[in-house]
Amino acid sequence: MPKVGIRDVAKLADVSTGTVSRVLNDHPSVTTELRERVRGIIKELGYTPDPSARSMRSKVSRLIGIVIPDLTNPFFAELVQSAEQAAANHGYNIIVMTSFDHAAKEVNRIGQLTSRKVDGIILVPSNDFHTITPPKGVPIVVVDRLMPGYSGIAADHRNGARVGVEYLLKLGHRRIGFISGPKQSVPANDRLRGYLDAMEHVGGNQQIVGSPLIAEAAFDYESGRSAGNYLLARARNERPTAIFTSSDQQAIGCMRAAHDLGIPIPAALSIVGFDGIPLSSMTTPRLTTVKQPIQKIAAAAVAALLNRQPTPGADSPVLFDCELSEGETTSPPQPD
Amino acid sequence: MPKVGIRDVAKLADVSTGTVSRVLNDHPSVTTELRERVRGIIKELGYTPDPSARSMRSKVSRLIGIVIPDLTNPFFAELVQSAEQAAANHGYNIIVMTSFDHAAKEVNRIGQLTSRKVDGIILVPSNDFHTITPPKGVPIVVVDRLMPGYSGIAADHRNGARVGVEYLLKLGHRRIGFISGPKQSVPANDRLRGYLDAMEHVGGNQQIVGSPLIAEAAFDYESGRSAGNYLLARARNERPTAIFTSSDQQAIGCMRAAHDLGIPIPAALSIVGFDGIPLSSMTTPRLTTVKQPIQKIAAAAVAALLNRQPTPGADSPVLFDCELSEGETTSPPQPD
DNA sequence: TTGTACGCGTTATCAA
DNA sequence: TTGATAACGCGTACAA
Repeated sequence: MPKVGIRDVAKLADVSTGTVSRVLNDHPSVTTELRERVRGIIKELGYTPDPSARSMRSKVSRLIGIVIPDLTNPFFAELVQSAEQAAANHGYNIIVMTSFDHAAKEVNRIGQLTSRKVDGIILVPSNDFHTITPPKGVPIVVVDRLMPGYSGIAADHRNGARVGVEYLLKLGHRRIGFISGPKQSVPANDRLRGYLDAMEHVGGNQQIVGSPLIAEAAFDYESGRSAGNYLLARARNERPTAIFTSSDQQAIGCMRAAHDLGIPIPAALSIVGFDGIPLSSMTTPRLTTVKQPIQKIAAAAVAALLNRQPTPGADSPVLFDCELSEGETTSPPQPD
Repeated sequence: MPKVGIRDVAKLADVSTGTVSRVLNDHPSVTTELRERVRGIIKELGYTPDPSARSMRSKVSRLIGIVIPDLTNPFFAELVQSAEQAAANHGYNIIVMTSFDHAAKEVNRIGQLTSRKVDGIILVPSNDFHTITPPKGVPIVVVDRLMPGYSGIAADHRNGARVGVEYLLKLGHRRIGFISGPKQSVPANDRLRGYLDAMEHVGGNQQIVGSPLIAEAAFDYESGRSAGNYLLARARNERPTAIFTSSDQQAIGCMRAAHDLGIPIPAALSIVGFDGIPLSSMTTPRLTTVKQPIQKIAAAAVAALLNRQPTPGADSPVLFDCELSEGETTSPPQPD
């Protein structure tokens, strides 16, 4: 059985291939009646246009590439899933690639995507992103970890952190510890600034900066745990009554540290996470966290690529508000 | 600047386009010397072949589609990531799609992939898979949830469950509870059978089947929690001293149930999970679990698609062994 | 509004 | 081993 092509449709409908093509692409200059008939034949024959041939002529692949550091990270997984949804709504599909936070691999992936002539690339850059050479013809939008010179879309990490810390302040906490992300990370620094914003507003930051209320760590569970140990292993009236972390995984690690030290949560220690991954609602007790609007971010990224706006946010990234999700790891502080 | 095509390379190298094409595709019948020269020109001009044109002629897209129920599920996320790695090793890329366990959406996704002329499809079928019509020209390999009539690749769930339960038996447990997966799920039933295999071997199964040692549940956290409550809410000498669950998420939910009932783990209750997702090493205490060889499964799926073996496992699926990962949620039982 | 014919960039066939 | 050239399947000026 030879594959059915546009010619077969044309022949059976007794029209030219041009007309069939115009029907396919919803070109206005086709009689409604004729259009219907051709559509009928198309369905009857089960004809689907060959995407390669199509793409070759139209220079459009209806493919979007997305490069992330690690799909095992629930935040990125949800990002990819949301992007896939958004893309599908526009007839686009997604090619995923993992960079493992390795700059060389990342460059390689972007190169692959470029030569595949995808219509756009969504990139969550690796932490040592500076080595990246921007691809020539393909529009690229950077997500989450903003890079100067590219249009960027992300959550408003700074403001989100501020909101989270202010929530703790409102509960009555004053000695609020902070577990930061790695200092090369752009969003990590934004969150740190948000924490400082909120703390300065209350008490002046001279006791804060460089003080043992701040611990630097990677975003993962284990780092959160050891950072938590560092912050909590002191006399009760010196250790923080609350800790704001830079990721949910850190928060969970920190919960374990507290648990191991015999510090009850939230009675003697409040903890707030960041991200709002599904895992955050699976802990005991359920984690209070600052939730990123992942779906909005993904949808905006896809939209930016498809609209091909003239680099709208090359210097002014688009930020989306985070939202506080109240769990069971926060309560007013106990008196010392 | 007009894009550089194969003709430009040919002209500059003073050869025919045919030769350039042969160099590109590593066709053996080209002088080593000539091959080198052409390669030089290619690099000099920064030429990359147009994948659309290429695919149109060769009927090969170097694209593999993967359809999974839910990328938020860490197991599937790791599966996709592993598949991407394996595919990349062969010069292939991955298009991901989510079916949300919805048969209609699944059919639609498969249709999209088929008309995109991907070279193969990796499918984790939705639970009501029976409505699927097999695509015509595209080879498809079913993973994890095996379907009769398709070549399938999966972990040996039955044997894995048996190994997990035997581990508990060896520790001395006898009243071993089981939280199953949904009964429409193929792997869930396999795990149940593995559990029964091990239990029958020890004590005969008449007290087991249909007894309150088995609880049916979905694979998620919340279901695991309520199933755990069901199994544990009885007198100490009647409730199980160990519970084998069908997923890590169930196990974690079950841990919470035990915690809420004041049952210490592993002192008064041992728990074993299934899957070996990253999350399993992040709990307190760290979960003992039966780990699926996800990378092997993914690599095998990709290989099966690329080798286009003559439907090797249409009736005999390829199974990979699971491995017990010992954590801190298991210990010998306390006397009643 | 519809049909005709050419070209997109590559690979495969066949002849040299 | 290499070169010339015909497809591949579709979109689109241009003509009718």
